Amino acid sequence: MTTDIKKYKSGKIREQNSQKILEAAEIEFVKQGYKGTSMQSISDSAGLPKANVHYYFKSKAKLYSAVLKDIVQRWNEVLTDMNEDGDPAETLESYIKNKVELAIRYPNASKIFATEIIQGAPNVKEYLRTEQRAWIREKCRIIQSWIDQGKMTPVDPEKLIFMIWSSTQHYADFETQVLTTANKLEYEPADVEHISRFLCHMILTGCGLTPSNPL
Amino acid sequence: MTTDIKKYKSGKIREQNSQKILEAAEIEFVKQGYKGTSMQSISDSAGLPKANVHYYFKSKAKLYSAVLKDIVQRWNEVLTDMNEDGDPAETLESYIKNKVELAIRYPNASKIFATEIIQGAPNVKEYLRTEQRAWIREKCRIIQSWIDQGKMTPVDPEKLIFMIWSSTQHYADFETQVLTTANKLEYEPADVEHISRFLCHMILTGCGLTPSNPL
DNA sequence: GTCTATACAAGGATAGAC
DNA sequence: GTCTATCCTTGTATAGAC
Repeated sequence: MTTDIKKYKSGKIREQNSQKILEAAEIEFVKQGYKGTSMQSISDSAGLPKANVHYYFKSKAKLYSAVLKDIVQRWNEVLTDMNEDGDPAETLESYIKNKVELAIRYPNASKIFATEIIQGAPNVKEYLRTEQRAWIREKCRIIQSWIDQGKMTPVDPEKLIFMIWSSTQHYADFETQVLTTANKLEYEPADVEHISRFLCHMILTGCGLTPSNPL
Repeated sequence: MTTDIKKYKSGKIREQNSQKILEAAEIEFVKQGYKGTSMQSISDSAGLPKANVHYYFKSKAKLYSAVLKDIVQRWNEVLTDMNEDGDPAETLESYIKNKVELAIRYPNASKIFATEIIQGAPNVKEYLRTEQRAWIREKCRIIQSWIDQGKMTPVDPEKLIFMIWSSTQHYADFETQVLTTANKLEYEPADVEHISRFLCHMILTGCGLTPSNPL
C-alpha cells in the first residue's frame, strides 16, 4: 500500500534528520554550553530550518536530554567486564586502554558530561545517585575482593576508579590544553598508545601490579 | 580636604562592591556557564541593582575576564617551587598536597577554568600558549634532570604533570559526582588527608619513589 | 511532513533622574 | 556615585501556508 511506502520513506527522513540534529547539537552544546547554544545555531549547523528542530525535538530542553541520553548509552556499551576471578592487571589495563581510546575518539561526549557534573549535575543527578553509584559500588566490591585475595596492594577502590576516570578523561576534556602545550593541532595515532602505556604503568605500579608493556 | 575624604570613602565602597560582584559572578558563572548567566542574576546575588554591575565592569565580557584574571592570579600564587637539586619525592608530594587543598578549598576557581578549557579556551588560549606552556616546559626540564640523575623512574614528565593536575582537580570539578557516590553533602576535613595520601602513594610509586606517609 | 512569518519573553546595555 | 526606566537585540516557540 502507498501509505506504507510513504510512512517508510518519512521514517527514514525523520531518522536522518534527527541524527543530523543530534550531532550538530552535541558540537554546539560543547562549544557554547546549554544556555549559550541557540536553536538557530543548531539548525544552521545541521543544515535545516529552525522550526524543524522544534518539530523533531519539541523543545531545547528535550533536545539536550536526548543528547545526554545518547552519550550515557554510548558509554554504557563500552564498560569492560570485571569479575573477582579475573586477573587485576589484565582487567585494569584493558579498562584503561578502552577509556583512553574512548576519550580521544569521542571527546565531545566526555566534555558534555563533564560540563554537566561541573554545573552540579542538574540533569543527571538521578543517574549518578542510582545507576552510576551502583556501578561504582559493584566494581569497588570486585577490587576489594582482589585485595582480600592478596592479588594487589590495598588501595582505596573508589579513589582508584576516580583516578582512572580523571586521568583518562583529561585527554578529552582538556584536549585544548594538552594540544596547546604540545603545540599540536590534533592527536596522532601513536598518542593513544603512549598515553595508555604511561597511565597503565603509573596506575598498575601503584597497585603493586606489573604492566604488560614497557614505557 | 573634604574631597579627599569623599574620594577615600568612595574608593572603599567601590572596592567592596567590586569584590561582592566578583564573588557573586564566580558562583553564577559556574552554575550557569557564561552565556547562561544573566547580569540580573549576578546583581541579585550580589545584592545590587543591575545597572551598578554595568557601572563597575562596563560589560558582561569584561566582568568575566576579571573573574578569570582573579582565578589565574590565585593559582599562580600557590605554585610550589621546584628545582633540580631538590628531592623529587618531597617536591612532588608537597605539590600534590597543595593541589588537593586548593581543589577542595576553591572548587569554583577550578570549575570555571575547566569549563573554559572544555569549550576550547576562547578566553585563555593566549595564556595557555605563552605563560602556561613556559611553566610546563620549565617543570618538565627539572623532572627530566631528576631522571637523568637517576633519582626517579624515566617517565614522560609532561604526562606526569597532567596526571597530577587531572587527578587532583577531579575532586574540585567532579565534586558533585564524588560526593553523590559517597552519599555525602560536602567534604570532611579528613578527606583532604586521605585523598592526598592516596594520590601521593600512586604517583610517587609510579615514579619509583617512596611516599613519606603510609596509606 | 516541511518551512516562513511572527508572537512573546529575556537579557545586555545605556540615558538620564536623583 | 547610584539607581530607575527604557531601548534594542536575540532567542524560544508556534501558527499557518505550502
